[in-house]
Parts: sequence; structure tokens; C-alpha cells
Amino acid sequence: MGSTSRRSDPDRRARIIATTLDVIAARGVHGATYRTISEAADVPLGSMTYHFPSRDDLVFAAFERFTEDLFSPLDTSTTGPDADEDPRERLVQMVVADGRDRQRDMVLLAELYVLAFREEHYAELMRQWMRRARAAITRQLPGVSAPVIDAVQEGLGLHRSLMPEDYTEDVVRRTLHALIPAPA
Amino acid sequence: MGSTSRRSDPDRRARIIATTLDVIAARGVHGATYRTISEAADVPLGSMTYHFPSRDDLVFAAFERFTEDLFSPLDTSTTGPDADEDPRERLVQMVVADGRDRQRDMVLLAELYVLAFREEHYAELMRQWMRRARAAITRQLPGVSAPVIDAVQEGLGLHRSLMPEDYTEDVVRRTLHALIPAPA
Amino acid sequence: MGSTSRRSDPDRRARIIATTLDVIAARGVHGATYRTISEAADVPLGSMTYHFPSRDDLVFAAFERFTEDLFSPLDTSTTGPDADEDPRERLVQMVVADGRDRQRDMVLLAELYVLAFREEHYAELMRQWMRRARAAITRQLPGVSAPVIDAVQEGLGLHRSLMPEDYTEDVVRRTLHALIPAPA
Amino acid sequence: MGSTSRRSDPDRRARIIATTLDVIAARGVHGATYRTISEAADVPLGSMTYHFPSRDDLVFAAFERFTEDLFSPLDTSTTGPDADEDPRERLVQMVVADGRDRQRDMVLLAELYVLAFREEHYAELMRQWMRRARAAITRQLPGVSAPVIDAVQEGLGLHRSLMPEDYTEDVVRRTLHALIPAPA
DNA sequence: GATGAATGAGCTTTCATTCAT
DNA sequence: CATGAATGAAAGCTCATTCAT
Repeated sequence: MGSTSRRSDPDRRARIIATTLDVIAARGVHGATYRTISEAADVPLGSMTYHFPSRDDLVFAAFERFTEDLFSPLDTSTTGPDADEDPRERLVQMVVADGRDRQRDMVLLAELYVLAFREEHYAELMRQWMRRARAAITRQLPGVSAPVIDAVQEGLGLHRSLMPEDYTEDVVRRTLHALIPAPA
Repeated sequence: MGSTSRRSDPDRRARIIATTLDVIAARGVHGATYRTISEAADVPLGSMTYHFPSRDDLVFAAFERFTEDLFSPLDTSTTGPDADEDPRERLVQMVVADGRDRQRDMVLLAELYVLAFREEHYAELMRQWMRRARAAITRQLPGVSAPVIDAVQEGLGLHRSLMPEDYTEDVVRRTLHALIPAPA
Repeated sequence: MGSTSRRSDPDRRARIIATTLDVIAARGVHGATYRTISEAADVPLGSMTYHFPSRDDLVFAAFERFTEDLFSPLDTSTTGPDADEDPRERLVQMVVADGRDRQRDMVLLAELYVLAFREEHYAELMRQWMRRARAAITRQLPGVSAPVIDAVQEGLGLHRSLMPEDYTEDVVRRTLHALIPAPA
Repeated sequence: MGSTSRRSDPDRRARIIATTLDVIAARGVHGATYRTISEAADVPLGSMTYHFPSRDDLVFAAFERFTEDLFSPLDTSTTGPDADEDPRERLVQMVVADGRDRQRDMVLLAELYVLAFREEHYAELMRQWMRRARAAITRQLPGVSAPVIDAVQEGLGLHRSLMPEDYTEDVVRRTLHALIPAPA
């Protein structure tokens, strides 16, 4: 089992981080041990601790990556509102998006909350992420309270992940429309 | 060291559960081991496994208790709306309430989400809790979408625990008022 | 391999301590790991940490035992000087004693010095031991400087363990006689 | 971080050895790893193993240096006895000398004993050192038993490092005077 | 019923050493 | 020459769980 040659493995570091996120999503931060990750990434155990001397270095790097990945599509979309479309619709679709990715994001989000409540550097990571998310919201929807929209969207997403049938696209749309005035 | 007499400890079971919740709040589900709890509750290690044969029995019992405790004030309050007061105000105060208890509840909530995403019986526990919370909301605010209100309130509470200054009482009030029509 | 039944192993604790001293003598404090000791004592690894939660607990217990064992023969000998014999002779024999035991004692002594220079509780253990040794010396040889005799005897013993031929019985006797006036 | 330029580091080898001795004094042979030393000496890890292929090469070189350093002042002092001074006094001062250096020497001595008891090449190193020390003693104090004086001085030094108040200058002087006849 | 003792499994981390560049 | 990257081995320690008493 394993790749033919492990020597000179460029971006091994990046692969370890990506794998870590997968393992956390699948088995929780608690289940993401050096061993489980090293097996999943097909990397020797000694290599893990070489690149990430402590487990927290690794977990933190993984969540840094998570917040970047999660944010970038939202950020790079358009620089300004799209004239042709109701910009509120993009938020609706974000909450309602289905599939593995969405569920995975919610799982990782909950894990990150747990860490943030316990250790300040994770709390700070979340705050940075929130600030960036708010900036993106403001760019799309000037004039609304971005903190509120962000929080509401997250609350809906979290609940929806447990009881999807109660948070249909329609419900989500009505909620967001009640909070955001229609564009001129 | 310890209590003078451990014999005849009537509600030891209940005390273990309460202590477990404390330990989870303080150190996470991960840090709530038989040992840490037995020390915190001043109960012999062997007694722990006697009352709760597996660790999950204990953790689950603790979260059952948590959802009951958290819900009861809201539930037992008044059976119907209070004529003298805007019923929306009670929700505002719930989100905005400060102090240890609120923070503790958010921490435990996040821990419970993590478990719910991983194991079905925790997911089911959360759903039951949500259903009860919605019933209480409906009782106070007939005609509103209780699922939405519950989700929004939770989203606000979670964000507020990380960035309190951005979710003032006023912000919360305005958000809820936008979603709930004023009582007649 | 091993004993037929490990359950109910009375004085397992004592056996672990004795084995630890053996392993330290054979392979140094550094080589006395939970694993090497558990194998030498035919005790499961988990049992080691049950009885001695930290490695230092174990090493310290071993050296406590060492200082007691080393001291007791000297202590319990006679309550007062023996009229028939020159009491200085006993000291000479202690230094000159041959065989595994003596070498082992010197090895353990050196290991203990290393610990004492680094951690106060070992330093204090050595001081207690020295005090008891001095008391025994004073009992046998009233009027002499017990601290000096103790130090000299140790210096001779240490050097003798490396270059035995240069510290014959005669050399040792002459040295001690020069420091201790002949009994009346 | 570190020195501005590591290039062209002439006596890097010597600096590594000196640093190794410092690290051993501070943290023991056990704590003197390639890593701790490379950091303390601000030398790349790869450079350590280049100059000293095995850890023992390094430790042994350090103790060779130690025995030379410790000996040289005694050796190079005067070629013969100083007419003006009681030569015994120099020994007294050596034992009684205070300060970091003395303590450090005792620590390193104990560490060296531990190695000497375990591996022959360290034992031989100590014997060579002892022979040189004896020659120096004989040069200063012709006619005395240098092995005895050396051993006694060491015993006093070792005990003094643990219980300084019991080995005052006076006690040490009296002891040595009892063993060494006054010069003519 | 209650509990101290016991233990196998597994975790994080450190380390000496090797080697491609 | 010099060195960063790599890695197998082993260390200290924690823990859920079992079980004899």
C-alpha cells in the first residue's frame, strides 16, 4: 500500500493539511490523530511531526485553510452587486445548497466553535473569518447589517443540517427578505 | 481528603450527571473522562462505571439533562402570552442575557452539535429539544414561524458569544422585530 | 512467558521498586523506562503506570528504597561501640568490601548524585541519608567529625571503583586511622 | 533568527563542544540532544551530525575537553612547590572554591561517573584524568599518597556541594592537614 | 451493591540517524 | 562541504473498560 516513492514529495505539507480537514470532518477533531491522518495521507508518522511539531499546529493549520477555502468563493465572486440578479438570492442559495460539501462545512464549523470556546487563537481565527464574511456581504448588499445577516444565515444553516425539511428554500428566502430591503 | 462519608449517597447518580455537564463545559467532551469527572464529583472511579457502564451512557445522560434544564424556564414560564408585555421582548432577553450561564450554554450547545453530526442518538436528542423549543415559541407568539425564530436566535447567540459588541440588545431587538409582527 | 497468574499479585508494588533499582543499576536512570522495567518485572505496562503515575514517582521510590537498604545494616549493627573490636575497622571493611553489591552501590550513588544536582527532592533525599549515616558514625566513633568521615569514605569508595588496585585495604586503613584517633 | 552569518565559521567544532558541555551541565547528558545543542550553539542540525556522526562522539569529545579544562590550571600552576606558601593551602582552596564553576564541575563530574560505570572508554578517560591529577599533587606535595588526597578532596567536594555549611574552610583544612605532613 | 486494582490499546511527542541535494 | 527533510523506533502517559472481592 502507498505510493511508490515517498522521497521528494513536494507540497506534502499541503496534502497533510487537506487530509487533516477530511479526517476532522469524518471523525472529529478528537478522532484526528497523528496516526489516523498519517495513514489517510499515506505519509510516515515521523513526517507528520516533522512538519507539524504539535498536534495543535496541525489542527490550527487545517482550520486556517478551512476558513480560507470556505470564504474564497464568496469573496472572489463579483466585486459589486450584479445588476441582473437580486443579490439576496445568492445568500439563499448558500444556505440551501445541498450535498456533501454543505454538510461537511457545518460539521467543521461546529468543531471550530468548540475549539474557539476553549482557546483564544481559534476564537481569533473565527473573528477574522467573520470580518471577511461581513465585508463580502456588505459589498453585495450595501446598507444591511452584515453581522446580523451572517449570524442568521449560520443559524439557519445549522438548524437545516439537522432538520432539512423544516427549512425549505422558501422559508429561507422569506426570512432573508424580511431582513434585507429589496434592491432598488 | 474528600467528603467525610461516601456511604449512603442517595442521588449520587444525579450528582454525577450534573458534574459531568460542568466538566464538559469546562474542558469539553474530550476532557470529560471517567477520571476527571470522578475527581470533580468526589466519587470513586469504580462507582462511575457502575452507574454508567460506558462513557457514552454518561455523556448522553448529561446532554439529556442539559436540554431539559435549558428548556424548562422557557417552557414553564407562562402558559400563554402575557398581556402586559411585548412577548418578543422575552426572546430578546434570552439572546442578550449575559454572565456565565449564557456562555456555558453556548459552549455546551456547540459540543452537542459536534456529537449530533456524528451520532444519530444525539441528533435525535437535538431534534426533540428543538421541537419543544418551537412549541414554546408558538405558545408565546402564535402565527410566527417557530423554526425560523429558533434558528435565528441561536445564530445570534452563537455569534454574540464571540463578538459581543456587534450584537447589542438593540441589534437583536431590531432583528427579531423584523421577523415577528407586532402583537395586536 | 511469565507467571501463570498475574491477578492478585500482592506486593507487586514492592517488586516493581526492587526491579527498578536493578534496571537502574544495569542500564542507568536513562535506561530505566516503564517498558524495560515492566518486562524485567514481568508486569503489564498498564500496571506500572497504575502504581506509579509518573516515571519520577517510580525512580524516586526506588532511590528511597536504595537509601534505606544501604543504610539499615550500618544502622542496626550495634547500638554502641563493640568493646572487642576497633570500631574503625568496620568503616575500612565498608569501603573495601568487594563484589557486585559494592559496585552496584557506587553506580546507584553516582546516578543519585546526578539527580540530586538537578532536582531538589533528590537533593533532600541525599541529605536525609547523609544525616542518618553521620548519626551511625557518631554512635560508633564518638568525638570524630562524622561529616568528614562520611565524605572521605565515599571519595575512597568512588575512586576505588575505578582503580581498585590503588586503594588497597591497607591504604584505606591508614587514611581512616589518620583521621580518627585510636579508641582509648 | 540567530547569528547574522553562519558561513565561514572557523572553529565551529570547538564551539559545539563547549556548548555541549554547557548543555550537559544545565540539563544532563540525557538532556543534551543534537537538537538542544544545535539550538544553544546556533548551528544547523545537519551540521551537528556532520561534525559528530554519533551522539556519543559528541558527548565523549565534550568530556575530553572537560577533563583537560579542569586539569590545566592545576597542572600549569607552578612546576614545583612554592617556597613562600604552604602547598596544602592550594588544595584547601580548590575544595572550598565557590561560585558557579565549582558547582558546574561537580555536576559534570557526577555525569561522567555515570558514564564511566557504564562504558569503558569513559572509565579510561577518568583514569587518565586521575593519573594526571595525581602527578600534579605529587609535584606539589612530594611524599604524600596522591591517590588518597585526590579521592578525599573529591569526596569533600561532592558532599560540600550538597551540604555546604557542614564543610567549612576550616573543616576542610583540618582534614587535609591530618593527611598531609606539614612541609619542612 | 460498590469499588480498587488491573490492563491493552492508543496517543502525542522526542530523538538519533540517514540521505538527497 | 553542508544541511534541510525525512523517518523508524521508542518514550511517557491517559484512558475506557473489566473484574475479583
